[in-house]
Amino acid sequence: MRWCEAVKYSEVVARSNDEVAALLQEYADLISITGGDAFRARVYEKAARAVGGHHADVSALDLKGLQEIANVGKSIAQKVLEYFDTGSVSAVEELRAKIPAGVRRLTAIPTLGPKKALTVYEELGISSVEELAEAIQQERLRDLKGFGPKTEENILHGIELLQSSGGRVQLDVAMGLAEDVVGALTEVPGCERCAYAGSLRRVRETIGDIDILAASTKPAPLMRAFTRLPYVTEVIGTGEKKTSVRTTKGLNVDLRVVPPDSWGAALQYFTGSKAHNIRTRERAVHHKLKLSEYGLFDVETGEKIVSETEEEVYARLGLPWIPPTLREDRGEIEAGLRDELPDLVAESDLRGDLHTHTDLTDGLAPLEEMAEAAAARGYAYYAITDHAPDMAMQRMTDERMLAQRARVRELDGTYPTRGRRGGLRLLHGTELNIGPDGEVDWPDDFLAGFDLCVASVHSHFNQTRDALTRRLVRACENPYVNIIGHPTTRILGKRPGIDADLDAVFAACARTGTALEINAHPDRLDLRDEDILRARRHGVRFAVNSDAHAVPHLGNMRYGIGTAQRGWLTPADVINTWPERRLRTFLRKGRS
DNA sequence: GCCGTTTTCGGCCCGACTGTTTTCAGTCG
Repeated sequence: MRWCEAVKYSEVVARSNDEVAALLQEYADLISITGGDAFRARVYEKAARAVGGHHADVSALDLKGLQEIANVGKSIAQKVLEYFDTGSVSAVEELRAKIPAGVRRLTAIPTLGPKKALTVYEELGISSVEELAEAIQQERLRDLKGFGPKTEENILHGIELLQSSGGRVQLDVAMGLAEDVVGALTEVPGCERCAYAGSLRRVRETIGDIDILAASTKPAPLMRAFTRLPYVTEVIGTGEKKTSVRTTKGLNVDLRVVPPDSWGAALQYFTGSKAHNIRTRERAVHHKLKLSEYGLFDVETGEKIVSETEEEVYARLGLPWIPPTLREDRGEIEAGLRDELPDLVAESDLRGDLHTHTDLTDGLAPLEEMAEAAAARGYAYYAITDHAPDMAMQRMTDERMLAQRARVRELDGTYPTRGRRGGLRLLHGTELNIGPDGEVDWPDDFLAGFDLCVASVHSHFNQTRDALTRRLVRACENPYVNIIGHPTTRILGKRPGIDADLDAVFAACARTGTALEINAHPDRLDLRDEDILRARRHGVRFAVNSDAHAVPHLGNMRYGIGTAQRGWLTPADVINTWPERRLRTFLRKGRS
């Protein structure tokens, strides 16, 4: 779970690494926008990725240590040191002064890259998404060189996509911030309890704002400490019971402080969802009770009955405690009343990860480092699934894949893990590309050499619904394809999922013994909760995978597990909670 | 700006797709 050593370590490390990675990425963007050397920009991008995925805290490294990170040379290392010394980097500041922040934000619009962003800024003075949308309405873009009506249409569609995320942030961003706030407030004298609630506790795929709850008889010191946190940019309001702030990440955070004996009722109330709370309050009324954030009260006498723990509150309403990930009014109240709530899969149930990469393709860390980190997480088995040759940019060949396999066999069982007595079991797999007609990279005889194959769509997203459906069904029918990776290929806030008939795909998965992936990367979370609920009814099995491209990504599993829980999955539904032998039987998929 | 060597400069994942253009630039994975 999230208090497991390896995960805790990497999450602490991740913070300053993420800051530097964001700074380097910004510099790369600014170089691109200002028409700087494209190769130079790319190096900063690569360095940003390497720093973001580095296993150790970069703020603790000296010049020499920094240069040991891939794509970090003297120049970048010095910039990193300058950042930790002074809080900023002069080279970055110079470019920031030239290009308004809004122009860089334009490149977040799908189909609009650095070149077009600079053109609209220089020619029309546009430096915000709103101004751009307005210019398109007035058909002012189509007169620019390289622009036309279709470009306007595409950009407008891109803006809609961007704004459909409604200013919400991804789960990992919100989680990092919330854990930081909770950690800081827990230290404040007089704080008896502190936790995050709201959609974050329910592990929704994106987060609009963060709700923090604390229990104390003396709220003032907590409120004071809260408003003084370093990433608070504005105090929106502050009082005895509630304080709201805006943070540097553009995310609002609310702190509610309640008396310790109201903790359970308050946590229940502020966790939501709204729909779930309406149902629980209805149950209360039915029992001649009143439920609020301060407790459960007798309507006639006004006497408080319970409120110290969530369990007590639910129990008094005739319900078992309901896990936060189920609290969406999707049948959890009814299931609770029948005592048929699912025994949800938990991170501690996982025995392995079945979709991961190494630096043989687009990963950052070598096989040995990834395997070692997997063993530290206590896994029993771990699959390496680097890209196959059809992803041409990855330069995969038969020889390279076979050489990796030989190395995997050598290392099999050599990493001690608490998950398996004989050491970590390494599986050799691949992530195949599902081509436009559902074909994959290698013929059957080569595929037969893998322990498992993930197969994913990486291109041709705009085929017709029929073509996309046939394509995925054909991949399922391949006797060597075990898992459909990131099945809808959506990228949150950037790209909608492909328009396939998912029910037909789910049926094909169930029929052929192909598992569906729940990709745990916070950009993807694919399948999503509603699709999981539907797929489950077809009798499909699932694999919750990190798709890790670096050691810290292994810790994203918590978001995948949260998503699986939102889809009501139990360990029986998730193949990578199974013992190795049972997993291997599943992976044979009825082949001879 | 980094890397790697065939060491001190040349190459840097590469191909497809789209919309604009009339032979190519920009974006994406």
